[in-house]
Amino acid sequence: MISSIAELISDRIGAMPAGERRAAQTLIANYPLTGLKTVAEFSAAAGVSSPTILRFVARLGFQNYPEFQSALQDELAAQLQSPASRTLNPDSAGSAVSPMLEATLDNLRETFRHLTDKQLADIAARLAERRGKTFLIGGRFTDPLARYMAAHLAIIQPDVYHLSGQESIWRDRLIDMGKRDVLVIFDIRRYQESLVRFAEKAHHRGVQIILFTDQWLSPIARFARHVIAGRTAVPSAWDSSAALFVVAETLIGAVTRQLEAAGAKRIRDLESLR
Amino acid sequence: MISSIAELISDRIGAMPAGERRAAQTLIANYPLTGLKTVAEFSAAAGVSSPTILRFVARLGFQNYPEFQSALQDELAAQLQSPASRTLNPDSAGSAVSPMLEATLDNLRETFRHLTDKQLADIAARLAERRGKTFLIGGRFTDPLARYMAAHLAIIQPDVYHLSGQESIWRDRLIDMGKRDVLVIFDIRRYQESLVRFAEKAHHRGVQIILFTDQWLSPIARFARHVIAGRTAVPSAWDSSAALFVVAETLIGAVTRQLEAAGAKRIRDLESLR
DNA sequence: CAAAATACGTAACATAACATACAGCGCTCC
DNA sequence: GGAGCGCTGTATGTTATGTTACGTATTTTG
Repeated sequence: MISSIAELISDRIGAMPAGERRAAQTLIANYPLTGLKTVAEFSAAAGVSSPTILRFVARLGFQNYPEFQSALQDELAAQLQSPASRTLNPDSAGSAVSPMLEATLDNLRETFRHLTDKQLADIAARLAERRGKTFLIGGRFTDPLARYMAAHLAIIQPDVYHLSGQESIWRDRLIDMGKRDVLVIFDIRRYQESLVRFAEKAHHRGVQIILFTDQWLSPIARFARHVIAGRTAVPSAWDSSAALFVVAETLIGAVTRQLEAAGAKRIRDLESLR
Repeated sequence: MISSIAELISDRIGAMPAGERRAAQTLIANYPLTGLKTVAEFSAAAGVSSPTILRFVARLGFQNYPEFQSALQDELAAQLQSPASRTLNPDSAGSAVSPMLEATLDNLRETFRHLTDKQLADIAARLAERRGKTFLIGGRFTDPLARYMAAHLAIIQPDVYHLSGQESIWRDRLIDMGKRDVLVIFDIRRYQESLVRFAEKAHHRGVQIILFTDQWLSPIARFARHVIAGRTAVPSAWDSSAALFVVAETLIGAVTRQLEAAGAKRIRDLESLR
């Protein structure tokens, strides 16, 4: 059963030629606004010709373009009148994606509920004060999060390093680390032995550790100065890192704000290097 | 200070002649839909003549009717993109982290609202059918997402490769790619020239491209078989990849489910390798 | 009460929007 | 490798939309 035009499109998008598919994707990308504009504007936005738009509309079963627009408007009217339906596809209850998304949203809310502003502010302050270097590392599945955070932090301040490659490589870099430095570690179940060893050694050298982990806390928490515990449970065989990802982004944002003055200059300098 | 056209109208409705006032009331009554229709329909709905509508629009300060409609559309676009989510976490008002988190939650909801089950199922099916190889690559900030997805996919199926290192390196790997293969690309603003070139070449070799991008669509959309447009706007200097991250996780989940039978054996084999 | 000014609608016009015919191109399937 | 089919864009035609001019009705003011 198809109720909205958006569904209709994604139902038939598979059976469309390339040009019409581009039209469909452009429309879905910011639905339904593109469809309310003129054919010429629509075609320009999609990068195809006007007839392709009209053929696309015809394929959806509309007699002509105005009829298509009227349908979009009717849909919009219904949506605007019942604000409750704006939250999510109301009919997507019981759908396949819904449980995953719902679980993730719950995880986010729960994670941030246990996270005070002060905690985040403290950590951000620690990351922003540039007395020493910042190292980041993660486990098998969480290392991409470390990379992501490193990529952003490296833009607004110097001396940010992601530890990659084999264990022996980053173990050797311990020699560069001291009590002025910060080590950000991502570690969720199953906790990695190698990371625990690394954290312990770094801790003994006086490095301040900021740990991103799950709600059961990696053993590294024992050595960490700051611990962020994210919810990871989703209806799936593996754990979700989405909550930790969002916390990481939030921290990046906070650090950016704190370094705004210094950071702005740095970003300008970076731009001029291209 | 007047921000919306609705305010503008109620501000000046007192100084309007009878006919224009009827036009104003009709528009406000089901705002902004009537204003998106044609002058003739608007005038019929208000029970006045077309020129009255045009005079009404002119009195609001617009040069002509299309300009007025564009303004309404822009307003609508802004509204649709950031659904007022204040209602959700009522107790977190005034908190420092709140704006970031709220924006992220909005982005998630909006992203999935434009994403149907069928789309996701199609993409998951394509990723799960193992006719060829799967390659993943991302841009400056999104490459970690590609790595994350690669790490998970590689567990449940063979022939999953993340393309890392310098451009010349992955460019050379094009030689291994053919029409049975899938290329997953992450690219958000600012879109990377090198990725576009790479995508184009891969496309010409017949590789099926799955693109993760933002709502403004990377130019790669032109070559992509499937496009996932995530919302990236957050109150910050940079863009958020959280929505794309969650979509990636959702896809991983869907692929896992589809490969459950084959995957379970593979996971057992992996375990025994440790 | 009269006269002027303002507002409103009818009708004709110009413009730009949608629709269609056609030709070139690429693709697939023999 | 060749023939056929299907998709796409250019160019042209046609519709209908927005716009303007003008005459009539209505209200306001002296």
